[in-house]
This record gives sequence, C-alpha cells and structure tokens, in this order.
Amino acid sequence: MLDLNIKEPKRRNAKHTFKMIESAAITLFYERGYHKTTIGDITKKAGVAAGTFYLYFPSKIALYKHILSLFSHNIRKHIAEEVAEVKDRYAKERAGIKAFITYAKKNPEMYNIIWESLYIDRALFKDYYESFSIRYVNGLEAAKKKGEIKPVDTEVMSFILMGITNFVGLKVIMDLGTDNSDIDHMVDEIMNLLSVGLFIEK
Amino acid sequence: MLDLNIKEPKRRNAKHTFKMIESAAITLFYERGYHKTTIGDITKKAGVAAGTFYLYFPSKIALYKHILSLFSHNIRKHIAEEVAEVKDRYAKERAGIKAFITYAKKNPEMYNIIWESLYIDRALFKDYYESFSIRYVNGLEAAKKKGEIKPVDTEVMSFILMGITNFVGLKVIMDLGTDNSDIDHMVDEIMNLLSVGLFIEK
DNA sequence: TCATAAACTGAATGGATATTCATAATATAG
DNA sequence: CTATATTATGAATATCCATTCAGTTTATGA
Repeated sequence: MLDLNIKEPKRRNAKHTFKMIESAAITLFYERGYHKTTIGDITKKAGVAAGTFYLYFPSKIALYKHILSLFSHNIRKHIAEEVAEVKDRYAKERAGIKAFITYAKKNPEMYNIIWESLYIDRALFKDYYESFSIRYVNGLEAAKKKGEIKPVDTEVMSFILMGITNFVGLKVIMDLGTDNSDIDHMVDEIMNLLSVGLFIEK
Repeated sequence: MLDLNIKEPKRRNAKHTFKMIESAAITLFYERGYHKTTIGDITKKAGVAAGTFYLYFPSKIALYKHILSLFSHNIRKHIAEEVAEVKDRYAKERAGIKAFITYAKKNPEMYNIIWESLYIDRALFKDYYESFSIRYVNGLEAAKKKGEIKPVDTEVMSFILMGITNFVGLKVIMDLGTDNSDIDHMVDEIMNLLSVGLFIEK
C-alpha cells in the first residue's frame, strides 16, 4: 500500500477528532466535490481548528487518497461477503450485482468519490478499475472452466458487467429516470439479460 | 437551450481566435481537468492575452458549458447517422454501440469532459444522462412493439446499455486491461451477450 | 484615406485558500 | 503531583487565479 504519511492519533479524544475530520471530508467531497471543498470547510464541519487538520494529514490530497482507499476496501469486502454465501455462478453474479447497488445506495458518497479520482489523479482511477476487473476475470474464468458460463472474453465481459452495475447504481444514486424504488426489480432485469439476452430471434 | 452569454466573433481573424480558445480548452480540460486548468493556461496555449478570453466568454464555467454542449450534440449526431443507415433493432443496436466506442476512441476528450460535469454542476450531468436515456427508451419501445426485443423494462435497459457502452468505451480510451486493439471484437462480445446471454443452462 | 466598430493587450485588482507556526491546553505515565 | 508527549488553536503567510479595465491596434465599409 502507498504511504500517505498519515499520523494516527494515540489518545481516545484524538481518535475521535480524526474520525470527525474523516467523516466531514467524506460528506463534503460528496456534496461539493474535492476541488470545491476547502480545508476550512472540513475543519469547521469537524468542529476543530484549521491547524488541527495538519496534525493528522500532511495535505488535502493525502486525505482524499486515504478516503478512496477506505472505500475501495469497504465495497470489495462487502461484495465478497455477500458473494461468499452462495454457490453457483448465477447466484454469485446476482449476489454481487445486488450487493454493489445496495451498498451504493446506502453510501452514495462512495460512487462520487471513486469516480472523481479520474480528475484528481488518473493513476488512482486506472488502478481502481483494473484491479476490480482482475478480480472479476478470476471469478469468470473459474466459472468458464466449470461450464457455468459461455466461452466469452472474460476481460471484456468484466467491463461489460462493471458497466451494467455502475450505471444501474448511478441511476439509483442520482435518481435518474422515473422509478428507482425497487432494486430487486432492476437486478432481475439485469439477470434476465444475462440469462436469455435481449433480442428475439426471427 | 440555455443562454451562455457567449459573444460570437464577427471578423475572420476573430473567428480563428475563438476556435483557438475552444480547442485549447478542450485539450487542457481533458489533460488536467476543469479545476486544474486556469484561464492563463488556456489563453497561453491559444496564443492570446488573458483579457481576450473575456471578449468571447463571460466566465470559465460558461466556456465549459459551451464545450459540453458541443460534445453532447456531436456524439448524438454521430450515433444517429450511423444508426439511421440500418434497419432492424439488432443492426441498429450494433451500429449505435460501435459508433459510440469508435467516436470515443477518436475523441477521448469527450468522455472525460462529459463525466466531469458531475463535479462541476450536477444538474448538467443529470440532464445529459436522462435525455440520453429517453432517446434510448424511445427506440427500445418501438422495437418492443415490433416484437424485435423481449418485453423488458426499457428504462432500466437503457441504463444497462449505456453502462455497457460507456465502460467498454472507458476501457478503450483509458487503455484498461490488456487488449484494446480490436473494437469489432468487443462489439461482438457485447452483441453476443445481448443475443444469447451469459449463462449456460443446466 | 478615414472613421469607427471590433479585436486585442497585459498589468492590476481582489478574493480565496492551502499550509505554517508560535503558543497554549491537556492527558497520562511514573 | 509532575514532567512530557500529545493534541489543539487560529492568526499570519504566501501563493494562486478569475476577472477587470484603461489603453492600443486592426480590419473594413464608405
């Protein structure tokens, strides 16, 4: 893991201060975006002085990278836990897709903050999606060997599946379109496409 | 259309200046992002004085909106032209998907600049994807009536299809993963999924 | 050629903001 | 209780940058 030069607090009160800065930043980065959020905004919301920020974080960008790393781990962990509970590939795929969308709905900050990496440090963005893809490919290759899925190009398929999940997640988070109340319905639509396709043969 | 208070140049030389500012901004917004690009950067690259910028654009944000609007129209027009040439829904879908990806590869700035609207003005982002979705839904509903596609939820399907196209496009533009040389192969993988699905029935 | 609108210049302005620093308060080990 | 590492403060600093403006140049129609 990259060293961000973040100083961990030692005493109980300081741990609380650290968390307050963290959560204030998450909220503000989500609401206003990274560039429009100032250190002053963050410390004010956290209820501490501006200087306090620099006791823990060497810079604004280090804080951003720290939060991005938190989210990367959390979402992966959450999906892995849900997927682990089921057996075959179909059930795993459904569980993974639903886990992503429900997690995104509960933590809308995550989505925005991860995507914003593209405009903060492109390497972070590339790294995030490539490593997500690699995980996906591993699962798909295993399923291919077991004859659970068709002999597709798993790398392309990983981006197809990430695209589906991310955009349906986006619809839910940003409330795009008319109806975003029923996540299970959306997951069903996705699984139906993955099962029988979209087109009717002539 | 929203009025951006952009002053169109009248003489030949000035039209050239205007274009230089436009294209410098497109390059820089792509390379550095909106917030990290200064008016000084833009005017320097365009080869004019800082004040010249304000002869044509009332503000930095107005320039961004102007460019976003250019891209919105161009990509839609490009896709519409390609789609118009073919008849049934399958061919239309293939043409549309391929048109998006090839256009994105040729104009990688477009992708970044459209997405960045999320961090500049969320309403622009919402508007962009919702109107894109509505166009998609219209096409899908027509195909449904004709019995060309299955009776899916077309709104959800529009986001599924946008997600697929956007993420495969992303892979190509950002060179994610190992192989991005063969766009036709990727489009085939997508069309195959849309035809017969991913899973093998037991 | 001349008058004038259009185009252009670049230094100056004003406001914002990331980061530093000298100082003070506080928790805890011994 | 005391010494000390830790935590906290917030005003000051230094830089950056969008925008303005007073003055200059240039194209073009008459």
